[in-house]
Amino acid sequence: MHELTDRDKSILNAIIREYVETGEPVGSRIISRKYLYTLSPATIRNVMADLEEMGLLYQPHVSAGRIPTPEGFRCYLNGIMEVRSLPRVEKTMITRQITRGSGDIRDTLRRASVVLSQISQNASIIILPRIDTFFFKRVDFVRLDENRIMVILVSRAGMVYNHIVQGEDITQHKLDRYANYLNEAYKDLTIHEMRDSLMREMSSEKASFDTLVGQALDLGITALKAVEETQDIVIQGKETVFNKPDLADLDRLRDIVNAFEDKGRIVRILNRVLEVPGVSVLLGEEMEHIGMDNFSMVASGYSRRNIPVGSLGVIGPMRMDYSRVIPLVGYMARILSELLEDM
Amino acid sequence: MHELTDRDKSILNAIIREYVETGEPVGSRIISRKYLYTLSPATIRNVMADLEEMGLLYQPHVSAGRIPTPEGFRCYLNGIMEVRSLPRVEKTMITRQITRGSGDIRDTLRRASVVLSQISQNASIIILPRIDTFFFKRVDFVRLDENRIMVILVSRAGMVYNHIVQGEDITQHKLDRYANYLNEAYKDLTIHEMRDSLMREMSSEKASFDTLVGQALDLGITALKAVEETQDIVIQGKETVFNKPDLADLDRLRDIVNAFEDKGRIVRILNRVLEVPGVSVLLGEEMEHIGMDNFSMVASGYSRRNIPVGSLGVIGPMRMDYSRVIPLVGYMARILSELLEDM
DNA sequence: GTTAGCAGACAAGGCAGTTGAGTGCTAAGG
DNA sequence: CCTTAGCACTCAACTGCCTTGTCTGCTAAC
Repeated sequence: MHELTDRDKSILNAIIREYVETGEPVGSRIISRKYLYTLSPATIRNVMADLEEMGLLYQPHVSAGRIPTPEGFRCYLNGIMEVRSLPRVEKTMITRQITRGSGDIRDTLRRASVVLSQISQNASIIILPRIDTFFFKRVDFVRLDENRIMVILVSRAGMVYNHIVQGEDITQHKLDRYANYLNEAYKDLTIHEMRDSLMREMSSEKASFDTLVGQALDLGITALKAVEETQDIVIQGKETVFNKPDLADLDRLRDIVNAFEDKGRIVRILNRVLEVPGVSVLLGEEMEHIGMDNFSMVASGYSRRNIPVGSLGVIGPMRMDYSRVIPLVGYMARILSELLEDM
Repeated sequence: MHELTDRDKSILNAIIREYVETGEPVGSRIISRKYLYTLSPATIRNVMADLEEMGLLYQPHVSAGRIPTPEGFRCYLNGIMEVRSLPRVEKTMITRQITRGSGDIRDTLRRASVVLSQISQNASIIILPRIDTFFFKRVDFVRLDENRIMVILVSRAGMVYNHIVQGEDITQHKLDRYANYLNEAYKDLTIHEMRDSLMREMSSEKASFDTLVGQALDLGITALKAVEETQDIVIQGKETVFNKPDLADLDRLRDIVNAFEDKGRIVRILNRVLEVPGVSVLLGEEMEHIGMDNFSMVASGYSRRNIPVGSLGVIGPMRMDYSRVIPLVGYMARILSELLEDM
């Protein structure tokens, strides 16, 4: 397979731009008239035939125009597309929405998700940081009844996690002392570090399980184990996607609705993005996996102190205006990372 | 308009049962053959014409069978339908699922919702009790930074509510003392009562705003105000509805998807059910309100110690098997009420 | 009051013809 | 050698027409 010539590229570019706008198969004439009037339709047809052979375009049927394949989009993304910078209006819109409100981090991220969806006109997804990536602020144990203890964990950023532990009966007074001990002893660690530290100390302290410290450690470990499994996710603006003309087919609409319901899959795919620096675009097979053929996702991890803690993305039909959405997602990831920096 | 004769009723009954089963307009012949073979189709046609005149049936077009109108269903529900009792299997299924798990009430209600949806083969909705209907167990104040204090409220049943309050800088030590005071002073009240009590005491204590008690009261009131606005809702099994053949029309499917997204409306309509004793069935205009024409909702409030605290329901196409779903919803409401009794 | 029979309505499905958009190929022109 | 005009061909989508099957309303007879 040859490299693409400049002319090939400009034609592919035009086709994709037209397709993104209309959603219809695009023919040679329109390209000639609307984009590249120095070239005749016939010439463009020849190039199109080449591009099709390379697998970048396809025809839904022989007498129709061409539609870019996932490979076509991929190729467009890798070099042809020119990324616009994010308009000032949108930047201010983002910062305003994010800095509003009470400072509850779940709330902030929910608002971020709303903005992301509004600007991109697609659905947006944010995976919240797992609480164990945050700094430990405080733990509380509350005795609910003879065999249930509630553990409440607060991070410095104001994220709360609570969990009920089944166990033996311990008086509230003792529980308070355990909590006090942990609160003093594990200041300024992340919750993850705290857990490691607890484990270490536990094994060295093993003999003295009956001491206050030993029991506090035990309860702390039980509580933190449960933390690891929870993963919170926010999806906003599904309806913008459902209402797009792309889903004019009943079964496809059903598929997409169902795919959104099954959050686990989306989380899994977003988690893979976490480690990749910068903005990733997932399309083609990667999306078919989760039952969303012809859809794509623009996603990025965000981090605190350069450690990735969560990810966010925009999901919509493959014909998305990537030149707008990519910088949007990138900017949002940066802003959130900055926001988390000092938490 | 006359009363319905027994024969009218049995014909309406047959039409509704047939329609619930097939979803298609039902003609006179089928009724004659399958349900009431002592009557000829012609006779049934005559009765059907009468029922149509009364507004209980309608024809989608002149040469089609009849479909029950919302009024037809209403009429069926008020006297014709015979409510079956809930099969033993389903009862045990419900209790097993509900008594499983950690005892976290949110979790329990989520599982209840899943069961409700599975058995009814429709979407289910549960509005969680507002936390202020629960018994106060404990409050905690955590100083996050100079101007943010986190309030954590725990109910005796193990429901947690947290909220960030913006305010002046108070040391953690003082906050602990405030919390201790409140925890001691307001034992064994519901959170709602606690709030009233705080207010009363506040106005009598007005002068001494600088005292520990005064400040504790102030913080408590601020925190409890925010509680009032939150309303938690769980929806499960939307996909069972989306996949029903009733939604063979693209626009209708879109409408329903959108209606589910807009939870506020559903909450509002469910809240109206709260005060009504027993199981209510909403159909017709009440559902059109929330963009769900041709759908209906079987709902019931549930209570603790005879005070209604939340509601639950099943949403699906109007052609629902009410004789199964109504006892199901009723049973579930009773079980949840019992469960809450001792919390 | 009930029923048989008949005419009329109409959605749904199959079929043929038309239209229009778009292609591939070929041969001529720069 | 690249580009382009022209032409034949393909095919989806639309249209109108016809047939079929179902169901009704009406009327006259039982």
